[in-house]
Amino acid sequence: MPLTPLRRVNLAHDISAQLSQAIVAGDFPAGAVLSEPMLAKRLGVSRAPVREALIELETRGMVEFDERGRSRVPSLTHDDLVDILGIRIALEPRAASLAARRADPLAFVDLEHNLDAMRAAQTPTELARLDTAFHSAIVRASGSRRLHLCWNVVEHQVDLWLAQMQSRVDALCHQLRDTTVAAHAAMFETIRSGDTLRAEELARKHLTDWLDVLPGAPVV
Amino acid sequence: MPLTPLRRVNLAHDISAQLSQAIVAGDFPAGAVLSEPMLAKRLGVSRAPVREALIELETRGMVEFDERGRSRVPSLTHDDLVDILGIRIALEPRAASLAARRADPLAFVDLEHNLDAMRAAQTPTELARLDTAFHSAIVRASGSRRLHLCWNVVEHQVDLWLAQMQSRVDALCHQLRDTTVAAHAAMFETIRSGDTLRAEELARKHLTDWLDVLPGAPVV
DNA sequence: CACCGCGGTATTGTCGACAGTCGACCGCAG
DNA sequence: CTGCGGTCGACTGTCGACAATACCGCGGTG
Repeated sequence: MPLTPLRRVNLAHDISAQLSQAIVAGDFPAGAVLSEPMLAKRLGVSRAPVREALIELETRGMVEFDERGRSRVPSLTHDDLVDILGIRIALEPRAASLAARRADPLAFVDLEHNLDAMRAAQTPTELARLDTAFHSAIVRASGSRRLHLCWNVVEHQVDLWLAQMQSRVDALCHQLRDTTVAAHAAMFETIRSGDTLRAEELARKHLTDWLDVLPGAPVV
Repeated sequence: MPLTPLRRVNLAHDISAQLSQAIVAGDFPAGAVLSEPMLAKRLGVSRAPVREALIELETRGMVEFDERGRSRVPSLTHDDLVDILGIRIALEPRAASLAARRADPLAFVDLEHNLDAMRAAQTPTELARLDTAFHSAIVRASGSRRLHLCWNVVEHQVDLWLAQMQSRVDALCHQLRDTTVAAHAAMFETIRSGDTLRAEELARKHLTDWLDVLPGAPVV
């Protein structure tokens, strides 16, 4: 073993991750107030790390601060989803292009594992999680820390929207499963081949295709 | 007057703004450690709001946390600048397009004032500040809160880079002043006319032009 | 019955304090 | 002189406490 410890703990970071997960899991419905004492009590910690976690989540759009400083779970509308996808259409082609140029073997492993997992996935929830994870992996593969910071803003927004629109999700996911896997596989191959332009175009098309599935006004 | 004096104070927010300004002003050189007790002492507050401000600045890329939790001013290389501009090329055309569609009169006032101020500006520092402010105003004019969150990641990065590369800045700014004003004016007119496609294209071109001025490898 | 004032309650923003940890420095042995 | 251990100081992460404030329900009043 390389014997490589280790990371001084940071409760705020763990809390942030756990809260984020709880929110997309639907534990806190849209509009719910996340009071600091309540969270601190449930988590068995003091308010300080909870506050820090909430601040981080605010920059990721997972919670909103109202005029009184209380944090709430934002309630997403259809327009919000369109807005989110519009941003992803701006960011992800760039990420795919950079990833193709960078060609990091470790990132390729991640992407390949994700593809395998998605082919084996059963539940729509699992599929949605893996879909988001695949796109996250591409952003990480880009190697740009700042692009990743931007990506954080939209990373879990679609999951949050899915949690709040639980009705239609399952049918949609099932319907799209095979096309999604195919699109991801194509993106992976293209990125691995180093074709930056085509990677960019595939990423854009993958997202606009998804957008077309939704009813409502066009994005661009 | 709508008579709306409110907003319970939030030291963290003020500290964040002040620190951000101090960093781009060069008060803290690249790599400098921003220790919480030091900042708290200088600002006359306790460490709590300082910590929160630092967390916010971290998500904006204005400070970085090292493995021991200390916050440092990141030192930007040429590659970083290219990375930043690549992200802006992804984000800003989208913002311009949305702004053109939204056509918010209040935002137009902001943009126009900025143009006037830039035409009257004298010092390169002032020019750089107004340039960033103009692009910020377009992002705000897009009406997308999430796009603004993404924009926060890159908003002051160019200013920071300028602060760290102080040598060449002045010449560059002076050289580019008139073209910048002209480009901004064209963008403003296009956005006001509601031509989303052209607004998008102008925003992209304005940034890629700037990129071309710099030496080094291409972005795409 | 409708309306207003008022106290209780809950929550935020801020503060000071403490433990754990890490680097810097110094003295000492080899 | 060099390498080592011990000590000191500084900093971070976390905690509990306090003041200020806004909300909620209740009782009093016109």
